[in-house]
Amino acid sequence: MVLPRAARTQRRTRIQEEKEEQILEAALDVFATHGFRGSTIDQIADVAGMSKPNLLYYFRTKEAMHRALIDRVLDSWLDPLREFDAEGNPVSEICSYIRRKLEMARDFPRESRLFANEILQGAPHIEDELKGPLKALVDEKAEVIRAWAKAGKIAKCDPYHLIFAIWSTTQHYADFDVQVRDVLGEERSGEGRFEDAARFLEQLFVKGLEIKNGSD
Amino acid sequence: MVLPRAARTQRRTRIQEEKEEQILEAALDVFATHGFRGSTIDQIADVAGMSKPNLLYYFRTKEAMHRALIDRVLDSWLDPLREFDAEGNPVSEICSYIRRKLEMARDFPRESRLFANEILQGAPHIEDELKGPLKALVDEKAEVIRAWAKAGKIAKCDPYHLIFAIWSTTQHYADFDVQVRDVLGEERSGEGRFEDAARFLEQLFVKGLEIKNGSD
DNA sequence: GTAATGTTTTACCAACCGGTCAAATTATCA
DNA sequence: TGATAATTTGACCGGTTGGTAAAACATTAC
Repeated sequence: MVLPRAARTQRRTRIQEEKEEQILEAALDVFATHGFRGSTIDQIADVAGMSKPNLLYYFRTKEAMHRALIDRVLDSWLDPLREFDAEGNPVSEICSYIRRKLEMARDFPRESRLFANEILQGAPHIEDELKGPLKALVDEKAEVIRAWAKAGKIAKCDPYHLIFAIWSTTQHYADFDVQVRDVLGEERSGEGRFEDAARFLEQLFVKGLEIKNGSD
Repeated sequence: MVLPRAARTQRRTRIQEEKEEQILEAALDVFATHGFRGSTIDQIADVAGMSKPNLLYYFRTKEAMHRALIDRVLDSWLDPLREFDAEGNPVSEICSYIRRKLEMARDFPRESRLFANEILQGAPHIEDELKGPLKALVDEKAEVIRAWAKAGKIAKCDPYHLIFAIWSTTQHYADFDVQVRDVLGEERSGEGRFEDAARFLEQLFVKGLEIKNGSD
């Protein structure tokens, strides 16, 4: 029988898992660089080293490939925020959140750019995820931060904008990598820039959220 | 004689200025939303309210349109950084830089997204500008910040990463607008979010760069 | 007014796009 | 081994893409 992959309910063969893996890897490359509309199936097939019809045997449409990729990546992308622990020490929780986000920017820049492209272009394929699971998770963690502030453990601040600030400053090093390297110049474009960024951002956020003597 | 616009050296007619304006306005809309490769001439022509060949009479290629747009926008985009004044008070200079960048994110989100798209996709059309004028300007302002730190006016910090942090946190509200709105929820998605962001970011950066008693 | 120039449109093209089909090839397993 | 199912490919299709040619139309200069 000839059934396209998507129509089957169970994963069957070893070869299927391998090829799907191979395709999603290539798709990540292409979608992250050109966005959904700017990417072509031919291009992905080329990167994956297989023919276009073969690729379409495993994913029936370009949309299906993109969706599979989003589903797989979104979950792991939110892990650092999930680890944010209400019981921990506020300063070290925030520091390690920043560090984890920076590590992801360094080690998984394509995943970051995939989302950046998607959101930049109006999030046409993931708005449900943003309004649902993402918002829920942020709401939960924002409450944690608000409690910390109320308990006098950190300065009073808008927890949502704090989270936005951590997201933007860390993901910047993945999404705007070219610009960062160009501005730093060749001599400072080694991996050391992530160390420097970590040092700076920890200083900024720790001091920025500190309780000053006699205030707050 | 029939010469495409680009071949002429002088701007001639009133109609030319109007139409080029009209086209670039439409192109900004489309390129900012879909990136270069994801945009089509037909789409731009549609938004501009003219036929495709007519549009190609003023700009001979899609690339020419994009380039004209970049050239026009890049300059004004860097204005806030140029205003950064070495003679001014460090804290208020940084605050007003943040405020200006936030105002641009609010008032010119398409311009921000145009660059974000371009850089995300590897800056294939503007890398010269990044390595040249942009780097030069940042180098100059980084030196100003370094001098402030050395003079004990602000905390010691890496000036380049400080600038990156200001860029990313402010532009976030333009580039990731959909996400920001979705996470904040409907009731907080009014224009007030820019006020809240300004308050939070000023607090973060001012406190984060403060000189602590007895240190630095 | 009319001739020259500037502008717009219609019709078109070759290349590319997402996707289909049927046949060929390969893997699986009794 | 052979039958059956899974995988891969080349040829192809209708629609879209960036861009062109030439003629129709409008504007300006004299």
